[in-house]
Amino acid sequence: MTSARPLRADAQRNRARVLAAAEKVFAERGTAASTEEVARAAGVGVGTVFRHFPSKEALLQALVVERLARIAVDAREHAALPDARAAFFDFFTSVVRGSATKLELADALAELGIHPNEAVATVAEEVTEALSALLQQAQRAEAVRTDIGVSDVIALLAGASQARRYAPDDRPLAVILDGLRVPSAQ
Amino acid sequence: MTSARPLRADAQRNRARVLAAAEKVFAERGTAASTEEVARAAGVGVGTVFRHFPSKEALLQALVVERLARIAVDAREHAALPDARAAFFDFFTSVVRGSATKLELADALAELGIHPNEAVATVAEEVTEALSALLQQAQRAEAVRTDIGVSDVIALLAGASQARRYAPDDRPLAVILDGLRVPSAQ
Amino acid sequence: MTSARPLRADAQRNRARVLAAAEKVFAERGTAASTEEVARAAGVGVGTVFRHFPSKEALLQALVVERLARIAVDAREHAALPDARAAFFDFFTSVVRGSATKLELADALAELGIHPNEAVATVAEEVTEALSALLQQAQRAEAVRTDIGVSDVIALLAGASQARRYAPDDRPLAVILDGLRVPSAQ
Amino acid sequence: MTSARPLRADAQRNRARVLAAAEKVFAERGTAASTEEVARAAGVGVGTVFRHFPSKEALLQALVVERLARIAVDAREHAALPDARAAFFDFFTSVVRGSATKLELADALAELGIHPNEAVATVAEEVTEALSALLQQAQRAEAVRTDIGVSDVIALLAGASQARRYAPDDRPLAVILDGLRVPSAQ
DNA sequence: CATGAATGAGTATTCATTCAT
DNA sequence: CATGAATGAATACTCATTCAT
Repeated sequence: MTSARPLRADAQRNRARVLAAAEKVFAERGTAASTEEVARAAGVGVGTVFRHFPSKEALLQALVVERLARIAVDAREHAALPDARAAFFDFFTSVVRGSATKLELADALAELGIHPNEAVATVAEEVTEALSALLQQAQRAEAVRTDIGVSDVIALLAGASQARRYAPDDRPLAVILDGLRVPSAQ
Repeated sequence: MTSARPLRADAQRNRARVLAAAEKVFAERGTAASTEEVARAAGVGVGTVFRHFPSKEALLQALVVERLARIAVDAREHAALPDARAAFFDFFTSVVRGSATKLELADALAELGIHPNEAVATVAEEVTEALSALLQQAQRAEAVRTDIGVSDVIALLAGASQARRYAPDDRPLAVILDGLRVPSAQ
Repeated sequence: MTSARPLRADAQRNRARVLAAAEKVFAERGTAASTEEVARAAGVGVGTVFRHFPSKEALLQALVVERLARIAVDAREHAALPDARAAFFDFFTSVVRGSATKLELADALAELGIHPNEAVATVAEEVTEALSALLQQAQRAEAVRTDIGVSDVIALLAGASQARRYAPDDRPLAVILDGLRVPSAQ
Repeated sequence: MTSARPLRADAQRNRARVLAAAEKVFAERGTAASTEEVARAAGVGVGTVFRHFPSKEALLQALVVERLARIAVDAREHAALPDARAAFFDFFTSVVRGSATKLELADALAELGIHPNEAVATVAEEVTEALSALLQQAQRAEAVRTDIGVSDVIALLAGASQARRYAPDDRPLAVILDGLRVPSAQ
């Protein structure tokens, strides 16, 4: 996921620990938290963090990539389900619910349009593709209104995740899901 | 000899210039932008910024208060309109559209539940009250679904504003507005 | 005391108020206290402080001059007393006791050797002269040991004042006074 | 993974260099001298100063602790000498003479009663104890007057050190030492 | 490879001093 | 003359990044 070296087992483990620690620390104290703090949370020295991620920005991007990659997988899995309607809405719900505890999806998605980093661009495309399939199936099944596209769904995913910060229950999400349905298909 | 003097005319003007510059700078470069930069944009020295706002946090809060105050006024004005349905949806739309150019509403609204600052708490209450009236009127007019409350509307305002960052057109907003309507009242 | 202008009555009063406030503020919070604070304590604007004393250093020096001037007067008055022994020891005691509440004499005297300011140099000379008379009389009266000079007395005044900061009673002072007496003249 | 590691050799050396540089700089230009200047004098970056001493105050305290620790050692060593009289007076003299070149003892001793810092409190106690032994031995040997206690000796040490700033010879010291002797024991 | 000490540019904040009101 | 707002240099402290151990 970085380049081509196989990476020794312990190095691989350290990379994962740093990533996990970073997610936790940045989620709890914001992305302004220091690299030192991430290192401490991971139980390694700062040097190790910088060995795996050449800069703080790279670390942040790796986090985004990881998140998006999971979303892409999730989208693909849902796209393979028989019920297109349920597939779409379940996917949407799971992404929004999942974003609550982690580094805000909003921030993660924000990177999409801001930093044209190769790795990020790649997963972004994967997400877009998988989501596109999912959306089109649902639209074809007349489960989702046809006047919106993938970018709108992404925007709404970000919006719904953000809404969750203010009202951590499912009502705002329900409103958005209802707005997405085909009018007649109540 | 201190307290709440009316503030000299030029001081008043500088305060406003700083506030405007801060809004612009923080919106463009994020709240991590330096105070120095805000001062430069306002055409004053750093000292002046700190004379008006004793800390960067105070400046940020002043910005939030200003934004929320405008929203409260907007809500009150709309609540006075005869058509309760249009009043609610126009208000929602205007807030979301207005937040695009300014410091993200999301960040502003975020303060609502986070910083127990007196001034912020006061406007927050004003917003809540005005919005409550607006919402209830719309619900009584059967224009807005009745299973949501003020806090949900606030969350959705934040969400819709956030969505706008990813898709700057009106489609995500339209989806949310549709989700808010009374199902049968399409 | 500045140059030659007679200074209007209210200006004169302001000058005195600033000086008094400065003494209090600097004594309580150290000479690092801000000019703003001095102005506030004096009930005037900063501008007024700077009108009377062109710089913070000038204000500090004026304070020293005032202090030393009082000491010089005190010395002269004591030198005029009939009992040379009592005159010297009473003077020493009064200076040391008096320094406790005010801006440390030590700091005031410190300026003596550091900033060759004309006004300071003048009073310093006055102090030296008056003290010289007082000392010589006491030495002639065999009340004070003859192996010390004026500069030693000044040093001991500073030392005794400093000692008072650690043990605010009269014992350290008594020790020093005893050390100053003519051995046989216990 | 943190706490009391022995500190790498070079780190240890840097810590000492910073401490030495700070002593010199603060003695020469006052404690208002900037940390930047201390760093420059030590030949390290500012960051290094702050890595070893988290704040300027901590640096100052470390200096005081160091100074007091040396005094405590000195006191203990003298207390072990056979001639109680010489022990006391030699100690007093050596402390006062030693304080001249270094950061004023007065400032160091000032910390004794002012900052409730644990490290400082600890050495302060050590100094007090060692000094107490030294003083009592001298008093039992009828070399020092019995109407004074440890706190008076500390005050006089501070006073004598301060006096040295005005008259850098030994006369003020001699006066104080004479004042400390048992009257009949001239 | 991992560690954490060193670096120094960058940031918020203070304060003496000036000057328009 | 008095006022206090404006100024900007100065300072303590932080943090991403580098590199000797």
